[in-house]
Amino acid sequence: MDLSCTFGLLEKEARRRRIILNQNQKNTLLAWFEKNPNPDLATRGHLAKELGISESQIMTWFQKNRKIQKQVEFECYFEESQAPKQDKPKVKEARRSRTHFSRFQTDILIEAFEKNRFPGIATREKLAQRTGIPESRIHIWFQNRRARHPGRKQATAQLSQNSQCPALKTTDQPAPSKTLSSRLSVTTALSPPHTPSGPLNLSRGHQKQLSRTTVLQPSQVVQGRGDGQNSSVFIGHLSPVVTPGEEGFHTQAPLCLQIQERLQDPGESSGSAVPPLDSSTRAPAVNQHFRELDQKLFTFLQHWDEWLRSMLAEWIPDEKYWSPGESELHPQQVQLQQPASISHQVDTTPQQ
DNA sequence: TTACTAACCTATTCAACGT
DNA sequence: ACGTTGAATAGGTTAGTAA
Repeated sequence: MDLSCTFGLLEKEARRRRIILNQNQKNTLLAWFEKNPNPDLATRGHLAKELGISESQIMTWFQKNRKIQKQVEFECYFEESQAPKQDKPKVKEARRSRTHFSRFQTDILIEAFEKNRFPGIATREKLAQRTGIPESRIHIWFQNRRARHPGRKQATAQLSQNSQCPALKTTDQPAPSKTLSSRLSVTTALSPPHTPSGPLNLSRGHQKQLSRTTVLQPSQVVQGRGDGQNSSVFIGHLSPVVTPGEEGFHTQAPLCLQIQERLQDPGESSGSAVPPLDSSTRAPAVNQHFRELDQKLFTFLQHWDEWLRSMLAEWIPDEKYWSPGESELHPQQVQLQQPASISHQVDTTPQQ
């Protein structure tokens, strides 16, 4: 069993291959949508056959369009200050008849669920073959199962969407978006405002990305993007960061220590990656403000590292892989540099 | 690089069915 | 009546693709 299998988050299983609907297909769907935005099973089946795509894809398309329609109606409501159009009287559409799974089928699904709660399309199709259940039903089965069997291990290992680490909440927005956008530069999000890359770049793209971001997802810290674009930003707040340079790896002082040093001696930066406070160009009150921000950042990073260690301790009982020893790298660091070897090494995770 | 959007997620609700 | 669980929905995010 490799690490990705253990955590179910280092490497996501592939999604269903994305299909692109052609104009003809779209026109047909739109025509049906205008007639009835909530088609019943028979209609969806008919459309699936006619358009040569699966019934679940038809359903997804209708879901998406209902969403769009609602949004449009909402906007019209405010623009025209008119009451939204009266909905057509809802005709009760026939539901798909309840699927009855045999004991054999259920056993196979449960077994698969225990191995992986988030099976990709390949796994679902294999399960469909093994059980004779349509893939779309398997997908639904896993959704229902996840909802009804949260499971502690999952809650921690997956670092469930509602983050359990209070220190990670970066804002108190009421409806936290569930994940840190993978596109967001965390350097930007975490940087004190006086750094050159502070959160001031509010070009359209950035605005869009920032608006989505409220909670840092530790799962994504470990997962990273696999392309090294933002991965290193997360690691080593308290621990030395080893980064590959032109002349081999070199060690950088931990971000936390840099901030701590700066807090103690704001005038000195001594090659730190974190710029010093600039007393010549900033009023004392402003510097005081930045010191406070530094203090908050420092506290945040401390919580972050403590929490991350506790999670790693739980995930990987063999301490040598994560404890801040003399020479060992943190697993994240190892993974960033040697993805193949670590997944092999860390195969000591307790089996279920 | 950006916009679009299919695929996917969780949370919630409805409803069939067995007890 | 109640619990279990498949099906459906809303509203959100992720990630592939075309422009």
